[in-house]
Amino acid sequence: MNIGEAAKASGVSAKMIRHYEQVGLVPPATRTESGYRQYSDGDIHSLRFIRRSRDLGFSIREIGELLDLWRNRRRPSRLVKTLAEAHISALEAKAQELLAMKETLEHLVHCCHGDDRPDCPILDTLSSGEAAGPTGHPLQGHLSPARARQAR
Amino acid sequence: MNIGEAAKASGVSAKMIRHYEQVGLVPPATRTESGYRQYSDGDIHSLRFIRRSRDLGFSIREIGELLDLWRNRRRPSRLVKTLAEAHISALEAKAQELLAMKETLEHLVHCCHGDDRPDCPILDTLSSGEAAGPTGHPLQGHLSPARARQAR
DNA sequence: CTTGACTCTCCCACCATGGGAGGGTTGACA
DNA sequence: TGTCAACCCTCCCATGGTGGGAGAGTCAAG
Repeated sequence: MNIGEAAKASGVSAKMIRHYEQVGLVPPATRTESGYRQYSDGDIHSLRFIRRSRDLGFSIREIGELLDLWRNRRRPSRLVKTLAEAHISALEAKAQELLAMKETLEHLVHCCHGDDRPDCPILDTLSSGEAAGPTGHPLQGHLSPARARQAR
Repeated sequence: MNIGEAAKASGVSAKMIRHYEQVGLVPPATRTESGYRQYSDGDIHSLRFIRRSRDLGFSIREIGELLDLWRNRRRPSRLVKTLAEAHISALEAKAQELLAMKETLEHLVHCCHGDDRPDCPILDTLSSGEAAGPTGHPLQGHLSPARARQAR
């Protein structure tokens, strides 16, 4: 199977298949005499595994670990579970971070007339950084954790 | 004020201040004879505005628009509100995407013993892509929207 | 006048993905 | 057999936001 067919069959673009090979996520494909990469059904299987893992938000590095575990028939499932749980925590943290931003912004939007007048509490808050209002939405409080993660 | 002091005062790193200047988010700073950038209180104010906007997840491009609106005293607040609402939608969508991944993964983790035995429904699902179980967590269903967004 | 702290510009790295240029290969059809 | 489209190859660049660091110049305090 050429790389284009492998791409269609696995759902991973040809570009990315080459990339995964380059970074060592998959072993170098065998080549025809003219240099074309050839893929077996087993290779397609691995690529699908990768795609599904990416779909769940795992990083390339994590997928490498998952692939190692997958290929090792004697792995303890504990290791897989631990990896998955760590990823769940990361997803949760990131989602909460986004929702915190959203909440802060929703509060600001709620306070903004949104008409032809220029007064705008949204801009005022971004400008001054004071508490967003009497309802307990100080901008600083919401933002610090966000920055801490973004600066990671 | 030199760039280091401006960084401390605004909460934006010197690196990023230079970067923002380079991409046109802030106008080129005035320079001393020896080429050092100089910042006024007004500049610091702008940088703080930028930092707070970043904290709320706005992109550089969006912050450019916010800055234009901020500097234009005759802007209709409607424009600001629209921008903010669009961003809220984006935050919400991204958060839901992450939470969908998390839910799928939680289901898989729930099914995994997590002991020394090698059987692992997590790997099995990543490998086969079949429905994750009888509780209505087909992997495909959860993943398609995720990929759609990631491929953006 | 030295020395340490600062600044300057450039380049590189991350992560995952896509675009495209420039050139070779394959296979179908006339 | 010639041609042509559709494929494949490698290599470079871009995205977005941020950091690291090298090599060189500047400033201020002692």
